[in-house]
Amino acid sequence: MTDSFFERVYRVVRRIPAGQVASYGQVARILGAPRAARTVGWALSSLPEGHDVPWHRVVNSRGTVSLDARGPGGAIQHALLEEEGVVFQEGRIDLKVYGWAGPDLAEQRALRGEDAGV
DNA sequence: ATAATGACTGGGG
DNA sequence: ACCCCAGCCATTA
Repeated sequence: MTDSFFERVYRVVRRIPAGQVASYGQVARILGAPRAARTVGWALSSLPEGHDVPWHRVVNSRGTVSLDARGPGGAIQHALLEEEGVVFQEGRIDLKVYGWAGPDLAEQRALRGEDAGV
């Protein structure tokens, strides 16, 4: 299906502005599935080639990179975020400062795939 | 349909 | 504040 849960995850992540971050749980929550944080992470691990999803803007609830920080993935994510102006302190991001506020209500409905009652 | 997987999360020690 | 444990969920084999 072209509108799988994964697709919806990508749609939400694409809304995260540069310089800000969201947690896996937050994305899941926006999609109406507050307990599907792990699935969100899995969706990002399954990103197809040539995508335009800013996956690096998604971190865990502690404000740290979930990918092995010493591995290539973690280093890349860390670098991409800093390029956008996100500051790391002791290896973690202050979500109060860089945390994405999230889409407004109307947009949330759209992201969940609900119609505005056409 | 059952079982296993994975870039999570919150609570307890 | 940090580490560990058990629960949760969509997708795949």
